[in-house]
Amino acid sequence: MLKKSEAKIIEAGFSVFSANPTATLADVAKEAGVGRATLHRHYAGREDLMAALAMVAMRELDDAIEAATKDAPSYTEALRLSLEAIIPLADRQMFLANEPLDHVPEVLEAYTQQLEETAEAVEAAKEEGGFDADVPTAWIVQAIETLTYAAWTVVRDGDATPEEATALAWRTLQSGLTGGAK
Amino acid sequence: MLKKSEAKIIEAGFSVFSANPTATLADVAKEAGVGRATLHRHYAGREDLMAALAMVAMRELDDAIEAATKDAPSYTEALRLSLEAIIPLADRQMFLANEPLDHVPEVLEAYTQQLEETAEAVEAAKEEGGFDADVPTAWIVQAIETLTYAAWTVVRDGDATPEEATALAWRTLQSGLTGGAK
DNA sequence: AAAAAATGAGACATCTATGTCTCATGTTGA
DNA sequence: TCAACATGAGACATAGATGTCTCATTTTTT
Repeated sequence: MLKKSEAKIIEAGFSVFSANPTATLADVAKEAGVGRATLHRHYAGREDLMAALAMVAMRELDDAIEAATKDAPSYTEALRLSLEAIIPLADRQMFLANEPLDHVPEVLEAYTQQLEETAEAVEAAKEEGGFDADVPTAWIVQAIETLTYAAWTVVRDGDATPEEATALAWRTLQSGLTGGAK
Repeated sequence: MLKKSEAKIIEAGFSVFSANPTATLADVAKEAGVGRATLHRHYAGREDLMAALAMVAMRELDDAIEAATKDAPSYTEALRLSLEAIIPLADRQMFLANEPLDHVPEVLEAYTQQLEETAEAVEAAKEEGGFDADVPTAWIVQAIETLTYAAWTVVRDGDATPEEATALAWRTLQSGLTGGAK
């Protein structure tokens, strides 16, 4: 469980780094309403803070997906619901995608596990007929990730509502964008 | 036309920044076999160098697309050929995607124009029946971009050849990944 | 060959983010 | 209430990247 100051710092981190990925630790401390020294007391440096943010982010993702897919009637539908559930979180987390976190074993392990879980869900969906079994799972996972990113960007740019973007991404994934597909 | 030193610096920039986006200007100068002062004589600072790299990258993209689509029988096929042509360039250019270049009007304008050209190509493909006219062009453009990125990543990770990745990305875009689609 | 231009190497100053430390103040819990 | 603990503010030191300048040397041009 996070202490009071830690919670404020983490929240400020999401907010500040989302607006500016190269923001200073001083910026984060200020936004958190906390002294710079206090930030250092809880997180040794930038890397530690980023790693902590990543761990929180992944937990948030896990929770959101868990909640969204609780009553899913199928693995395929669960993947669609997951995609939908992720969009609202993307705004505060997307900056982490461009951070070099490979050096932190804890983060790397958690990330790898999340990818594996997605891969397993895709495999299960394949067996249901939700995806073509001849298409490599690695590609489907990658396509899901990048189309989620695409959905987030169009929402961010005001070109679509989260619902519209989710629908477009899912349609693309399932049946493509050729005329006639539905 | 680029002078001798400039060409070496630009090439080193692509190489060094691809490997490490936070590399130093000193690193670039060293890789270019050029003095640090010389680099500064041609490019005032990091931003200038990045902007120059971006301009070169976009010209390379333009040229590659131009060459690849010269004899394309349709706008739709031209888009597929473009996607294929971009993959080999992605390795050296992808780092630019995470650089904040919005502040350089020249770059911003060129980038905007490239997006517009893609949008026009998509509109034309729509009229051919290559894409569903009911799907927003903005989404199709975004989907093309992100699936191109996805294709690059699987190639980079050794999970597919460029040809395989291109085929998967194009299939996804056209008919999705549901079983039965071809 | 002579003049002009470009370069390399290095010294130098600067700036900024970072990390550490201290001490007075405030907060919490026993 | 009192003691243990956390915090804020600021001073301080450091490290790394950046930008500038000089001067001898090399390269290019005329």
